[in-house]
Amino acid sequence: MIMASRNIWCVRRNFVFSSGGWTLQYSAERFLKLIPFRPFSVKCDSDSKERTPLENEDRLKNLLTMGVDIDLARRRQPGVFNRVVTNEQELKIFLLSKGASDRVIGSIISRYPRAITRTHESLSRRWDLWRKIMASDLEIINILERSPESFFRSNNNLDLENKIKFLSSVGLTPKCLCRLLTRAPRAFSNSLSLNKQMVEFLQKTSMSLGHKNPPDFVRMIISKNPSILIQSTKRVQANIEFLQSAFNLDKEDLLLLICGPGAKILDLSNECTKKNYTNIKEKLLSLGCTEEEVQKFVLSSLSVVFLSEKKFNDKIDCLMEEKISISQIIKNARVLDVSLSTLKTRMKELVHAGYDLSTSNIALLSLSQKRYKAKLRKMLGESQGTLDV
DNA sequence: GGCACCGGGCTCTGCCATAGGT
DNA sequence: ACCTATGGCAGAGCCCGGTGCC
Repeated sequence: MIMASRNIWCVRRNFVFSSGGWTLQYSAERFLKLIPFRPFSVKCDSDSKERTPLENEDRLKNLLTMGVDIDLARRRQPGVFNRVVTNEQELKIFLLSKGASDRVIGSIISRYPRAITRTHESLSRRWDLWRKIMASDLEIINILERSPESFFRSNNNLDLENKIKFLSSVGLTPKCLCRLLTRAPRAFSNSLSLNKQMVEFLQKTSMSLGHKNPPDFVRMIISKNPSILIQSTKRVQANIEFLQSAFNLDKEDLLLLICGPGAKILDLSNECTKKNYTNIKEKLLSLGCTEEEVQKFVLSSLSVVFLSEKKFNDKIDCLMEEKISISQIIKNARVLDVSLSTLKTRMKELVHAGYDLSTSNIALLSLSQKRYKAKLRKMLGESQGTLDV
């Protein structure tokens, strides 16, 4: 208490006498209101003139002991370091009480320094709102560790509350909301109006494509692909147009595609979609496929559009090195789902086991690990008696 | 039991730009 | 002038197993 009043006195002095070293961002009233809660953050030094105020040194010490990467944090949000008051200790205590480790706390502040400007009340309220969606504190900590920005970027708890109400009113189930918060936490820090925009956009799209139940369509798209809510409508629109024009689809087929395998494609960055598709087309045409075959292939296995130029080409080349023909590949497009390293390992093992990939079924390459191992074991058992794989 | 077909699970942050507030 | 809140962008896969048919 003595410390606190001493601090207040010093602050007053600094308010009156400070020159040059400080940037005052708060009214005196607002500032003083904050003092009793922040004994660690404010200290006075009547001698300080040109040099950094002492509370800044204290803050840096605090942050360093918390394992914060100061350089990184300063680069990310320099403004935080010019503030008179920050609440790093309070934040630490709060997060510890929710089960976060010291390491995670340090990492969170390093990556999103503005976190230390939030008050306990605001954090607590926000946490409770997140807990309405998530079953445990630990799950929230996991999200924060992945994406601190999503939790801390906005301080508008009322907007968050309304967002949750809005998304529920759209018909998203608690389970779906949970998936949304886990997979696209940014949706909950973007504004309510931005979320509404996307929902309205999806409704309009479904109506223009002749969907009979737009609310159903919206629910379905979001539950299938939660991250659509963190894309811009411009991006989603461009991808829908791409699908429509690249494959010359009528409304009904386009709708089927968007509701099914195309749902994920809507997230792709626009240049990326076109670039990857162009690459696939060029590569397959150069290997003797017809335009029609290429279209059919891509349409039947849209996930290949996710593959970067290098990944796609490397996989094709790698398969063809084992004398697998391009027609085998496009008939078994699933093999392109498999990672390059798995492909290589399996091809080596299969060849070693005497399996001729150029004439046999290459679907083996894309089996699940369990099924593949069983298959290989059996093959080896047949050819070499009993042998463990 | 073996196979083909298919849907779905995990998972998407970190940065920059800028309007608007103080 | 400076900071905060927010929008928006680039980047770019892999794996599992249920089910129904033979």
